[in-house]
Amino acid sequence: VVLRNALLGLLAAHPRSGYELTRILSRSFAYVWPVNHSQVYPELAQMVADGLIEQRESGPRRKKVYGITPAGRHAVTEWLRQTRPSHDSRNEALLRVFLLWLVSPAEAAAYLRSEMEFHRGRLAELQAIAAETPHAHPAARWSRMVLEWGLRYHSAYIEWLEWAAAQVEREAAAAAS
Amino acid sequence: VVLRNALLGLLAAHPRSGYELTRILSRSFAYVWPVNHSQVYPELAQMVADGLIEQRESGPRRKKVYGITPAGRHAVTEWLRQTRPSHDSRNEALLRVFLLWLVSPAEAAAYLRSEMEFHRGRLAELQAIAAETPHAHPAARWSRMVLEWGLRYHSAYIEWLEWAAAQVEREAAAAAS
DNA sequence: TAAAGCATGTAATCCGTTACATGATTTA
DNA sequence: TAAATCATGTAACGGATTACATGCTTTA
Repeated sequence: VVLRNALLGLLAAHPRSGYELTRILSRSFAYVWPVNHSQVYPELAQMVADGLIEQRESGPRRKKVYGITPAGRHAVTEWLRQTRPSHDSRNEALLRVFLLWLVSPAEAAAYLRSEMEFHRGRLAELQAIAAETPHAHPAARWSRMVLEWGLRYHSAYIEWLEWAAAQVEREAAAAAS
Repeated sequence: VVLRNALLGLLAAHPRSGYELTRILSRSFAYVWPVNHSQVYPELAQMVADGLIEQRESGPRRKKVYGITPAGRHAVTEWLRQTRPSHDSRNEALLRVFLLWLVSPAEAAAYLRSEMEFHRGRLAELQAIAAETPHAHPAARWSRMVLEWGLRYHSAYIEWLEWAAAQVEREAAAAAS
């Protein structure tokens, strides 16, 4: 139901093909909701059957362009207005931190350092996107806000990892002497 | 495979029943990896079949206590050492922010405010846990670190929401005049 | 004795990932 | 003409959620 509404949201802005939708989802939405094309195509077919979208044109390479119907537009906005988001979240990297007592302090520190590398890389990616994005047009303001959260999130994560790694490394050094 | 290793990690500390494992997972691990008892029991059965754990005792109310085997201990530590965590994450609440251009600025601001309430509540829960937890024993140091991340995460999230809501509200006020 | 909590399971369904499969068009 | 990119699909599998189902033990 989340994928469905994400697609409706994109189509509410303007008509697109399944390929384009997949491409957009795996660019801007990738960090908040990863999607595969193998989910998108069947979902689009189902949404046509449900009257939420309709095929507008067909281009070369058997391309199909879909547009949102009034029923579809109603469905997304009602979803946004009448339902609350789930806050469930899975974070394997953090779950592993719970288990770090199973390995040596040196190995635990190495794990935290490798996580740090990951988040520094992500942060750099987001900074690059922020730098090249002229934030002006309507829907882009919200994208920009999500991007801003991404910058803050990874920065805070890196700080926390530095704090945690410093602690563990201090302890590892003490154990070695 | 994540659930499996989470269970092995808990059993590596000391033997427990499926019920206890479920209870622990839905307390401390709930924020990073939500689990249902309907997943735990079949997984335990499979792990016995795979020789990673074994039934140690049976108590009243047909309780079964499982302990980790050397093979099981080897499996968790190898998982920790030889594999890298997936960083995929789904955040429905954030995905909705991308779609907020579909509703009025007032409605968007209300959404951000309700998210703020949620995160303030979570933060308070975590602060309560932090206050009542004497952080001393071995595996607890890592739990404490995860908890510290939780505190930082929700604080940062609240600050971001305040920043975003202020922006939208300023705009809503301008549109109204 | 009723309610709350302990304790374990199965079944149906949904959602997501990975792999398989095909073919047209553009560009180097 | 080969490679890259556009473009759309299906199938198998695995993991997670929800609902169904049962029964014992302690406490109020």
